Amino acid sequence: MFKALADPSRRELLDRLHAEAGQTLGELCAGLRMTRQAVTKHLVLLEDANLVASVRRGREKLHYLNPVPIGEIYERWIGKFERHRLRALHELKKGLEEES
Amino acid sequence: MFKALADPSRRELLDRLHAEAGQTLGELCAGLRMTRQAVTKHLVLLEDANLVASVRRGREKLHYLNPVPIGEIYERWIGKFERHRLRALHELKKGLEEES
DNA sequence: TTGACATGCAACTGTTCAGTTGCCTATTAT
DNA sequence: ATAATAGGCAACTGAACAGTTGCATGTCAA
Repeated sequence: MFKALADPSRRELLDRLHAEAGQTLGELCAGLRMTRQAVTKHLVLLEDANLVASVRRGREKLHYLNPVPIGEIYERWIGKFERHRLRALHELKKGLEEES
Repeated sequence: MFKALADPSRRELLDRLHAEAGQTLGELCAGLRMTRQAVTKHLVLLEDANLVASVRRGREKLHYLNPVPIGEIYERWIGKFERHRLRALHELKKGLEEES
């Protein structure tokens, strides 16, 4: 999941799917300086990470952004860290003062 | 930043720093089946990604979790996607119905 | 000062991974 | 039926990267 988000190409695919849902593979390829097969591989990773859902319609494959797991980042990391945000910054400041 | 979060070892380091701030390199190494140098490399990446701040105190180096950039994920991705969450799910459902 | 401790730097290795090329399958339209 | 379209599969290449080993630097304590 984090690995899936690590690649710029995949983030761009997510952005494109966010801009317009239900795009086919060919549509997603248009404008990208990448082979269709490369895009396919990225989409496979994104689907494995549950970030994208796909539906076959005839010979086409429609792709949809799944916002749920991204929301889970918030639950797992942000909430967790934000809770201690001020405290951590305070500790950092204190550490810097001890240094000088 | 996303790349920095992509590695499990680095996420564990973040968890450890979250559990206890201001740990030295040696403390962070304890219990990890990894060389000290490997941990150093991870910490360099985390610092480059601005996820960790470090302070030298004598011969030791203290490490602190920086929660700010993780908060920015929320601003950039979660908010962006959550805003359209229900809509995207609706689109997905509609696509599935067209399929059947 | 000298030894022990905490960290930094550099070269090397094996693996993972992004992207390509080439070919195959399935569906639509004429 | 057949040609064009949309996508899938597999092998290969090159680069990035995680982790290692070996040595060097700097700092504390006796």
